[in-house]
Amino acid sequence: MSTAKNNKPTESELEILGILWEKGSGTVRDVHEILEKSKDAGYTTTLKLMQIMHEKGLLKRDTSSKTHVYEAAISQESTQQQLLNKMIDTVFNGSASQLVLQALGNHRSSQEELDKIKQYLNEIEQQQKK
Amino acid sequence: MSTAKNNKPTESELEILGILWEKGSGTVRDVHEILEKSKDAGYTTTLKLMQIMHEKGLLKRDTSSKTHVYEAAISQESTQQQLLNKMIDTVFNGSASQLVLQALGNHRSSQEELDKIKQYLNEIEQQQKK
DNA sequence: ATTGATCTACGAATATTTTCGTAAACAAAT
DNA sequence: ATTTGTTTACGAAAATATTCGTAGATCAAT
Repeated sequence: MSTAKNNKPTESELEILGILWEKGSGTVRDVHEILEKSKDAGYTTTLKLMQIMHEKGLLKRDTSSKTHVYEAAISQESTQQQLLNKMIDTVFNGSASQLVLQALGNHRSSQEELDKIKQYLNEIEQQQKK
Repeated sequence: MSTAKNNKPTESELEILGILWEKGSGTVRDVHEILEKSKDAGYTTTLKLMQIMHEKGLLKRDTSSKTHVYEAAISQESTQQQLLNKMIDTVFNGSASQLVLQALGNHRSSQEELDKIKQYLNEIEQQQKK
């Protein structure tokens, strides 16, 4: 396994990953500018973090021009799943649906999204009937 | 607010909280024995952790007998909600339903649980129609 | 009342994560 | 060619979290 997703991201690293997943790719400055809105850290802090993440294999980067361009090296979905699993395990007594109920409870979702969820539930039920 | 839930639990602290939420209450040894199954740390480590958590206001304890009995001082639900919110924010592009879909996807749920979720979805829809 | 087992308290060592200062490279504008 | 601004690289400080050794208290059994 050379595609080292070996290391699990820290709190700060997750924030950066989140930004890059959304943007697709970006420079340190791009990321830092977004990060600044919700956090309060210097530019070199963000830089260092992203360098470390690159070493760990969490980010890819293009160094062909002076200003490097980064992008996530691990998939958003697999990371989400890992985090969810741990969370369900430690905090939701192992019950995924307990988590689902809690998540639906406090967040307002659009009708469209609700429909998507319903449809998905139906699919799951169909599968389980077999 | 004197009931200081000021400090947010660390990773290790969450594991302990999870155990105590499930058990209701327990001694250091109780908790340690469960923890040992999935982790690998000495008894005094668990002890120290729980003492710190008590200082932080994360745990209550009964010291009336030699062997102290601990229980969680913060509610499972509010903690779940906090963690969910952060997770949705940083890793799920702010979309709760994206999280829900992902959670439903990889975890097998019982028919009963699925019904509960469906029912809940209907309730939400009713509310939003107004 | 001595031994042995178990507990708490405490302090400090380790490990990990986060932060930032400083220097050197580079490019654009004066 | 010097200044100005922006970048990376590097190292190390600072902050946090985790781990554990050791000492003293307590209790039960010998």
